[in-house]
Amino acid sequence: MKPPFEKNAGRRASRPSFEPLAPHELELADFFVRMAGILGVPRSVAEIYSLLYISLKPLDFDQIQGRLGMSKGSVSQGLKFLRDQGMILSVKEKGSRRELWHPTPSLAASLVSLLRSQVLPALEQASPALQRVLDGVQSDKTPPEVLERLSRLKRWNNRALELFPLLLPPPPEA
Amino acid sequence: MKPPFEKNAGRRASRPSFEPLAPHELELADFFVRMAGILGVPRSVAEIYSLLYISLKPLDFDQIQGRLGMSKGSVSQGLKFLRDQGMILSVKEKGSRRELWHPTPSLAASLVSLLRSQVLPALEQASPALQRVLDGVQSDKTPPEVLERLSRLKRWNNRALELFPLLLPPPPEA
DNA sequence: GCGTAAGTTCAAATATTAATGAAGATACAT
DNA sequence: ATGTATCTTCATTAATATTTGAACTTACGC
Repeated sequence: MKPPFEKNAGRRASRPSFEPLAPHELELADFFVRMAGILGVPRSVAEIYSLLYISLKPLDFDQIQGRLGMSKGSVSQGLKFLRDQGMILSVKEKGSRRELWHPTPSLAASLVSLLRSQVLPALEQASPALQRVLDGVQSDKTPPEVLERLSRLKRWNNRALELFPLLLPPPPEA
Repeated sequence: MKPPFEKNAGRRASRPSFEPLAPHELELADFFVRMAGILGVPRSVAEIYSLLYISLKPLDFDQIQGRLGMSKGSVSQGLKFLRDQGMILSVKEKGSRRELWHPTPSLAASLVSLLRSQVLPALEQASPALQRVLDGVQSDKTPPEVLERLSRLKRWNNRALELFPLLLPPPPEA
């Protein structure tokens, strides 16, 4: 097994008639792709975010597709993901249906939202499961050391569940 | 795209002549597999760790392979990973070459080591890269808002790099 | 209202990652 | 010293995840 999280560095070519990414834009894309990799977010999503992040003004669907040389489907799904995570916002020019995308002001808040969506469900599901594990070991046959291991795990999980909303407050709902 | 981090819940069958996993053992395995998934660690590795974690006494290679119904290669690589991360230790019974594996006492320390190995390299590589990005944008053409975004990113990265060793001290070397 | 710009969906194709197993290395008990 | 138990390696196969693109939907500008 390789150490996890290494992804290859395959690159797309921008479509003709769109400016290919400049070196510093590629570099930023690499950065975001790497970071996204740690969180299990696909490269296409990271590339889109990166492009919006470094762009002088909001970009529309076609510009994103064109400059990244990416399929329509990927752009659509990538934008959906970023939108759902609250990481990007759109504006419209009047007289056009086109949406123009740009990053939300706070990257920090975006990351928090991502983390929430990833780890909170895991923590929540774990709590009763760990209780069932504890119920499952016969305490007469199980050495105290193992019992201790397991209940420590449960305590941690509970603590994490308590702490989580404090550290990463849920976004205010509409 | 599915929300990241969902892995399927496929299960192995234990090899004949080895006790299959009991329900509470399966439950703990699910927990560890889930958590490992968040960090991009493969399920086979999580299963091995989980089995050692709940076992009454240290297990040898064959017991691990047998109870999990896993290939030799996977057991070998999984143990290597866990060993390298400092998450498991071995003892030997005298008169046998066999190693008996058990989890290291501190799961916390183990997780810290895992995190280190995952995010520290990314942070380190990012630092000069982000500087190059900043050098790459022509500050005359780039709106102040974008410049601000980019330098904030760099500041964060630097801060994270400073903080990291404080939060997660490196293991004392031999 | 209607034509079409603008975007979405999803089944199929590709790319990536993990698991397997047979052949090879190692070192210890004898 | 040697035979073999014990483990490792790695090319192959299997499983998953991501991307593509063509068919479909939607809703706006006219």
